[in-house]
Amino acid sequence: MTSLPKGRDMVSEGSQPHFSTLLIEGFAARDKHVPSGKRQIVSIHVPGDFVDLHSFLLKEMDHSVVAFTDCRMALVPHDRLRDITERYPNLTRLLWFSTLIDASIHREWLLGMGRRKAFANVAHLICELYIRLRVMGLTRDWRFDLPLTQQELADTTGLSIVHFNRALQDLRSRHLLTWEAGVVTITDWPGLVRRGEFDPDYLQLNMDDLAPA
Amino acid sequence: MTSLPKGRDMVSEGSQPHFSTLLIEGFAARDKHVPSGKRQIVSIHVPGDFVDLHSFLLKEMDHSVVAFTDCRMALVPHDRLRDITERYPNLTRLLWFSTLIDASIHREWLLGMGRRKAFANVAHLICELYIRLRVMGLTRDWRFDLPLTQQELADTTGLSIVHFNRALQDLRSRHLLTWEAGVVTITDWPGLVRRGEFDPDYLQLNMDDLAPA
DNA sequence: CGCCTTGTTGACACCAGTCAATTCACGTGG
DNA sequence: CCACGTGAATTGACTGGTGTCAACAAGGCG
Repeated sequence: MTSLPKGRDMVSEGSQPHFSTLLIEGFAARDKHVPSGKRQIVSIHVPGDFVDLHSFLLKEMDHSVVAFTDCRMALVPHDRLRDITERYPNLTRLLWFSTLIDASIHREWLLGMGRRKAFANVAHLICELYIRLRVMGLTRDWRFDLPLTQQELADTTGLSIVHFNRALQDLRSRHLLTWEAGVVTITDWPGLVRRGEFDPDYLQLNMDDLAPA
Repeated sequence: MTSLPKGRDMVSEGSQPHFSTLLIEGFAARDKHVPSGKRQIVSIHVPGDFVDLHSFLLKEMDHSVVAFTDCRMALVPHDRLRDITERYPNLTRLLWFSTLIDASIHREWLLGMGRRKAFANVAHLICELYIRLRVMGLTRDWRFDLPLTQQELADTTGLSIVHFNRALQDLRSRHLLTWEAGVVTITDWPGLVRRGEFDPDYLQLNMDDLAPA
């Protein structure tokens, strides 16, 4: 079990790590950059996520992983993963499955960035984070911690920070959610789902997991 | 070996196929839709691609796969894939690897849609297709078949068809490429790479594969 | 207290979407 | 052989969503 302070890179683009990282506590993200310096976050990770399992088979990281908050995580050596694939087919399929969910989320985000309006995409992201955190038992009623800045969420949705803020105002003015001091409270789930055109199928959850939060 | 005529669905969103499809000949794509009916293509497939290998482990398709041209493909029963994962760890890692490349391409597209200008993203897509087709031996000098309509490419890049056309005019007017009768000819590769901010690392190719086309 | 980060808002510019008309290639039937 | 219809590509005019620039407010922290 190791830990990493807020803001630091867990893994750097172009590196060739010899271990993969299971996030135990804290928030992290994977990001890529364009030559001009603009940043795009391609994935947000919550506790329980394997943030760079794919580095086990890809030669070189195509992006960085950065800690949004102080994080605790478990490092799994690639040798160990290789051993698992040699001896435990069930576990191997489970690990593979987890990278497939990542890809499914990527596809949903592609749809959102390409074909949804800004406010819808922001609402969709909040819905997704709520569901993912709830599965991990990290929500209290309709409330959850979201220790990210608006700049980071703008980089996630592909918006400018100003326009992200405007989209957020839209959701607030419709009384769909509040967001104060890093705590999001969803006040109208059906309304938020509608505004975000959210359908959780792509998360491949067993809806049985979604007993009362 | 089965075949499918142009325009038909290979796999439909929400279905639970019991086999996966290896594309042998033709072009295909995976697409998702928004309630309003707008379409986003999340991946384009060329011969040699396993178009829905992920359906082996995901319960339900989160998107459709559609044939852009008449296609020939090999169907691999999921039972057979499961057997492979039980008995052939090397092959299992190879299959897993191929789904990880898919995800890496998704991430690069996310970066493009979120942070690149339309013309750059179009240039980037042409670069990517050229490289992927060249690896499969489907280019002749700087030329390759691209039997897709501008509407389809617009749905890939998240643009309207009109704006996609304008971005294409930009590349043509700079003499970076020509595109006539479904055949693309790259006339200035370094220029196209520059305009598209293209760096092929994310495709995880062995550059040794890229001997003269 | 003063600086820094973050959030918020307004004004304006610009990139991209929409609507619509035109052209062109092609295929079909008279 | 030609008229016609269809789908695709192209272009112009206009609208509108989003980005940029800039200013200011609020809070945390040395």
